[in-house]
Amino acid sequence: MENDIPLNNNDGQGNSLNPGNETVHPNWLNNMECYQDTMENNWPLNNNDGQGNNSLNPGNETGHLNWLNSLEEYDMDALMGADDHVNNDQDEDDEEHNLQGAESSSKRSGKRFTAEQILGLESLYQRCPHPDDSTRKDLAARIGLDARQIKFWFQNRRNKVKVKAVGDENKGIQQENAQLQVENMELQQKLLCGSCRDPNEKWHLLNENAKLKDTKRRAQDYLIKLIHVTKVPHSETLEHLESAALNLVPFTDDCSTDQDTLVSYTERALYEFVMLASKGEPMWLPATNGKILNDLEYKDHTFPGLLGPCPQGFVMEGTKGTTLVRGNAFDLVGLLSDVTRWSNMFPGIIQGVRASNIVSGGSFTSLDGLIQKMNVDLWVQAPRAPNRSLKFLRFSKRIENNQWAVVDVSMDGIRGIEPDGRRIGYMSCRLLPSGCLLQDMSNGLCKVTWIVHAEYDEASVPPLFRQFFQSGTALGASRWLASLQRRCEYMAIMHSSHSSGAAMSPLGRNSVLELSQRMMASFYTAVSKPVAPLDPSNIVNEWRGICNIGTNMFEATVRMVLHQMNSNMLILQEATSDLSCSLLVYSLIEKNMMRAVMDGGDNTTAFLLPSGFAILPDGYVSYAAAAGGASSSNVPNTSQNGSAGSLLTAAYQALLSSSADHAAWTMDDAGNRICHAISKILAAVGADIAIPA
DNA sequence: TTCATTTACTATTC
DNA sequence: GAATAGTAAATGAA
Repeated sequence: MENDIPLNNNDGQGNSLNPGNETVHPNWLNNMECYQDTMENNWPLNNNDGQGNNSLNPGNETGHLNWLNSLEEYDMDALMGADDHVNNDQDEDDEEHNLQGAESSSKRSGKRFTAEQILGLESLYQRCPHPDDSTRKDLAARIGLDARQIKFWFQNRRNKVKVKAVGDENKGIQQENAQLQVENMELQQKLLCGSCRDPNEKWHLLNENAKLKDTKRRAQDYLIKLIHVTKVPHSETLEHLESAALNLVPFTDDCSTDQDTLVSYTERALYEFVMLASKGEPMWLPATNGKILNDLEYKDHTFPGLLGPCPQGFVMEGTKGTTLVRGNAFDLVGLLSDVTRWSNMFPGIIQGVRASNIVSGGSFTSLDGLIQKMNVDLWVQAPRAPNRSLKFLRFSKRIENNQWAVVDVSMDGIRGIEPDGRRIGYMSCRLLPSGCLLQDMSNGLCKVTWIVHAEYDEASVPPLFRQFFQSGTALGASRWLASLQRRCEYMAIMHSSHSSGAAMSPLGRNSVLELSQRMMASFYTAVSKPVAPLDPSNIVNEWRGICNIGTNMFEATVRMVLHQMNSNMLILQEATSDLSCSLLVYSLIEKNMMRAVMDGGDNTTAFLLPSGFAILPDGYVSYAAAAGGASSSNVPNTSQNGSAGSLLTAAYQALLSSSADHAAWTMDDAGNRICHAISKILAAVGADIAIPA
């Protein structure tokens, strides 16, 4: 027993529980509780009688008696004797407050029970918290206490258990309460973020909600139409599908659309655009010039899409690129929203703006939320490549403090064909949500993410140029970005106060730059306007050749040089090259005129007749690059010989003499010069020639 | 009689 | 030695 119950334990303060001590240390009481299980296992009162009868069955009166009998077996008399001995000193000190005396009249004894007494009380309590009167009397007699004391002790003991249970319960409730308070605070913070702190987040959620509702509606409509299609004769199926696609297009040509529908439509376009801009692989697959849209992945995410399914015979072109340019997002949005400045910004891409008007004004200096209707033609520097005619809505929107989006989306789908019929050399095209995302950086630069996502009639594109367009090389994101970057550098130079050299003032430098811009614009017109199919008998108004040569593009460079021809004439030359296009353009100019321009004089009177070369990648990729990319329906193909090539356009312009003979000679001479130049280029790169029929 | 509460007192901690 | 915790006993309501 001494080994199992800490009766002899010393508490470290001299209060050991040996019979020499008169009181029970509270810590010892705690230890008593801790050792309760030990007591139950080792205290012989708890013993089973070996016949399946627990002698201490709770609530069993006989059990109590058995327990008392067992207690007797453990020499309680000896214990009491020892206890008497324990209390001897106390008794001597204060006889009238003798705790053990059954006749104590004092309300308070001031004494505590001995360890043995508490042991007996505790053991009985474990088995029977509510002993009857006789049991209490028996126990009282055994351990030398009054029956009334036993009653009080049990009363206090039960209360103690209850208080402890209540305390434990309170602790649990308090913990739960603390946890709920933490959760509550977190929820409140989230609520604040959504409703008060960040209005953009609220706008995003509302927009997403509207988009999801609309997607559901459109999907249901489309499914109904598909079900209907399956019920009509086969000959009508294609017509029905086209009709269904047309019906999904939100606007008619007259654009008589109410403002709410217009805003809702452009916001859905913005949502799709932002979604595409924020996605990486597998939505966008790596390509030589940025990223190419994974058609399958796109359809998985957006089916049936804002404009409905891709019309039959149309192919999809989707490209994305990112670059850093000088300037800030707000200024760039201003440039992109101003039709004149925008078209001047991309002279190599924009042939012209046929019509534009604001259909919904914006706020925040009229840019945020501005919606414009645009009707434009795009071109590439290859006369036999078809130009692109587009009608679309341009939506400018501030997304965050330092982030803007300018989104273009066709408003009339495949009805972009001119009312007077399809123009020669122009492709039918519709623009899915495209445009650019502009984000201010901390270093004075602006991060621009550009997306071009279009569907066009493949039949309107000659086979030689199909990969050129579908890869995005012709009018994809990389071309827009390269032009934007060049234009931003150009504007930075124009606004710089530094002189480019000792011989030229900033005023003169800017005047020369403007002159060069005019020359380039003239060259673009010369080499980019679509022409009728090549007619050998007509080759005298046309000194153009298209060659497929093997070469690689260079990093973007822009330079202009002046060559002295003779005492009266100079050659103004601009060479520019980036991943999307390389140009070498030159023009004769009178020496005196050039000097006047360099001195800051008027450049608009200078006569320019530029000639030069335009070299564009053909859109194919080499075997090595193709093998590295993931599979997709619109990943660039390799060319027949397995290597990437370029499209070369050479243009030569000269004034003809009024003399017919001399004019013929001039043409022959020019033709020879062109052919000679092309031959030398082909020889230099060891390329095969493929002149289109 | 029990339970909840209070009172008086002791032991421990700082 | 004051503050605090624990214990034995008392009180009053149910």
